Amino acid sequence: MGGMAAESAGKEPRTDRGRRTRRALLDAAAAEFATDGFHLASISAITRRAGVALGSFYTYFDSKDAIFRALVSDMSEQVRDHVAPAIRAAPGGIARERAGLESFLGFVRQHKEIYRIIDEAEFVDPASFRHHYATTVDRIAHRLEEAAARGEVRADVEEVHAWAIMGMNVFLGLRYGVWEEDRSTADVADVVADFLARGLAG
Amino acid sequence: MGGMAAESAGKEPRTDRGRRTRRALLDAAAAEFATDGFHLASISAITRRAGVALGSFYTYFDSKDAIFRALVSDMSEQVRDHVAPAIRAAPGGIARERAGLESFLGFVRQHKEIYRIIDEAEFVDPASFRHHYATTVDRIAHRLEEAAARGEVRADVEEVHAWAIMGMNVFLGLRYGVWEEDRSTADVADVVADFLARGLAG
Amino acid sequence: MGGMAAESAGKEPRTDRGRRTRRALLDAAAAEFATDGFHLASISAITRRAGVALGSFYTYFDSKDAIFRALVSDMSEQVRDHVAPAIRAAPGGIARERAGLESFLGFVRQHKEIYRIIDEAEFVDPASFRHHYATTVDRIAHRLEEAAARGEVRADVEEVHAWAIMGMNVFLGLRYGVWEEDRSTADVADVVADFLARGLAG
Amino acid sequence: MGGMAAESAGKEPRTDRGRRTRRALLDAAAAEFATDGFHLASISAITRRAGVALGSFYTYFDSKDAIFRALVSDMSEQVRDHVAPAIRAAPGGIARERAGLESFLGFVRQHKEIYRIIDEAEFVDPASFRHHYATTVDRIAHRLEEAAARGEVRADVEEVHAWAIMGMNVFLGLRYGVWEEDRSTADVADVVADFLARGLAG
DNA sequence: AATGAATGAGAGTTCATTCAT
DNA sequence: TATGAATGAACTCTCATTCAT
Repeated sequence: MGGMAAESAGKEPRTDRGRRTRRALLDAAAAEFATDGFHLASISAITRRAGVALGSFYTYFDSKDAIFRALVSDMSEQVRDHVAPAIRAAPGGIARERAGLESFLGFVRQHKEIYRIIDEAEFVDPASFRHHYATTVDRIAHRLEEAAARGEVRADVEEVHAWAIMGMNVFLGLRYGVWEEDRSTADVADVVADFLARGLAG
Repeated sequence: MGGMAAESAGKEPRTDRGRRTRRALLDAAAAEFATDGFHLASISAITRRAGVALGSFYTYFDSKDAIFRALVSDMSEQVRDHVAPAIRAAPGGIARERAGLESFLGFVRQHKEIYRIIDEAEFVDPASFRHHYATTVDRIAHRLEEAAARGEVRADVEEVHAWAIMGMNVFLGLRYGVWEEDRSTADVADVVADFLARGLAG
Repeated sequence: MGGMAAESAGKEPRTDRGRRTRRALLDAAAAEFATDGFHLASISAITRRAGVALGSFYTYFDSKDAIFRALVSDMSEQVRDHVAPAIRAAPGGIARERAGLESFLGFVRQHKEIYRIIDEAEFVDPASFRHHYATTVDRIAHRLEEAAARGEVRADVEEVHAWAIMGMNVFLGLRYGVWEEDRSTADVADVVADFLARGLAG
Repeated sequence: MGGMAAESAGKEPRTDRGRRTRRALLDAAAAEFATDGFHLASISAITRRAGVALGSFYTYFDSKDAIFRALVSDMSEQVRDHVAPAIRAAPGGIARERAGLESFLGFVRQHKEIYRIIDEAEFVDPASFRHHYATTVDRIAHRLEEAAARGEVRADVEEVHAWAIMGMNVFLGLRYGVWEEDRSTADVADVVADFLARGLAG
């Protein structure tokens, strides 16, 4: 989930006022894209929500695509920054995957818009969509290898397991994070941890 | 991946010529939506590809939304009809999940457009998007309950496991069905079956 | 002044109604471009004048540039078609140049917009601008060579004379055709013919 | 090519720094207008090229139109100042016209942008366009009258001849000054002088 | 049942000009 | 005098939908 979009040249604000305006536009865009999706969201709706004039949009972004990419990059970084410390704090092996999932569920509940934005990237900016999931899987696979090396999980863990785990996490986030909150995050994480512990036992 | 309401799918043709035209429009729409996504695909591109006049579109469908819904319904039914027999033919328990995944991977490789179409439903027709995944999970959960009743898997299987399995399947389909075919479907299904067998052992 | 713009594909009207609409747009565009120039003339003003909806413009032309090129081509052909018979009817030598100028002055008085449209091509479509003048000069040079071969003018006529004659004609058209009509076309043509006769005498 | 009203040319700078900034803006504008034409050239491109802030433009010019008029005036004066001494140095009659043309061709080769700027005035500021050519013709006509009075050319020279000569010069400048330099200025001027000498012989 | 011209609301984007600092 | 952010009207172009034939 790394930042993939280089900022377009000559659009960086040079004053404080400029930085405030740019931030307001990004926040407004997140809200509009989440509600309406990329194509239905209009720049004029974004600027209206941000409280700036239509033309001011182009002081900070080259196009509708550009602000979308900036946003995907923004959100990717936010998830990673939220989840990473929880994982590091866990002792190792399955505990790390459990911590990652629980932390992810917590993040999703506070940022329900993330699904619509990342998913829409599949259509608006396929490269960043693939990159987002590819790096996420890489991190999972890396952790599994380390755990295997320490004998905490079976030695034959491989890429298929990493994709399976990511898929689980994404859909559990959708179901128990975005759609309904009828189970606690700890509860869901416990069930999965138990499942993983057996499935990956050495 | 359940079928949407059939009555909303358009105006039923009365003649053979009409049925051919309607089918041509659906096929053209599948191709256009897969390539460009819902919003970028235009009715005129669909009719051009189908080889009919622009105005004829409205003889068969009420709107762009309507043909999209008809298409999602179409594809949902196709997957189900492809996967269901494979599952029924499997002896039971984990073997059924294995058969379902392998069959699904095979279908996806021949219908790579399915991801873009179903995913876009999240934005175009959220109800059908939720319905699609909800019914899929229901079927998985139902099979798990039966397997538990027969003592083939642990007794405490529950909804969380069903969502986890669906998430795995969806992302494995994306990775090993759509993006790359560097592993055989049997191979991927074996890894997952082994993983499930341990994770869900009684 | 040859037709230089190939018609864009798929925009040719297929019905009579379509042909009428296309013609109305071309006429309206000639009027608007003459009054306001290319950049100030707006497509909405053109369609308003033509009495059709804004969107109908794009049924017949791909862009503002496209209708402009179609128009330059149209006008180039009109001048040529108007002037050519007058020249052919003249006995030869200087008489042909005299007939060409007089006929040109007559045309210009009825199509004062031609100057603004051809001149603006320098900015909008430089290739057609150069082509317009290059072919005009070619025709003059060709006539001079023939006249020289027949001994009607001096043997050393050359390209410089052709450019000089075209320049004269263009500016006399501007002054005595577009700006003011205080001299008869015959009168102006007589003065020039006498001047040429001496200047090019064998 | 007469000077426009000086007072409309902008706000006179009071300091040296101001004068330098104003000059930089004029030079940048000449380059931008020549490349893109009036409407496509933007104030922000001009200020960027001049190396000053966008807002500073309005310290020196009231509008985009204003700087354009200042520029036309500037260029008109430059041509006149370049050509006039060459004409004065010539002995009289046809020699003066020859000197005027050769000097003009030389100027044009070093200032190819002059055509695009003066020609565009037809659309941006028609008054200055007419004024430019009217005064040029006046000077030619005046010289012809003097030459006639001295018996150097025929007695019946008149306005039509003056317009013809100006037209010749303008197009010869375009062809042998701007578009290609495949003939020396002296060569072209010689051909024309010979042509004029005969055409206007007393 | 089929055609394709017509419609017009609405989109993204540009840019001359203003203004607070 | 210089800066650059802010403004908003105006533009070109798209396209789902309607309708006369």
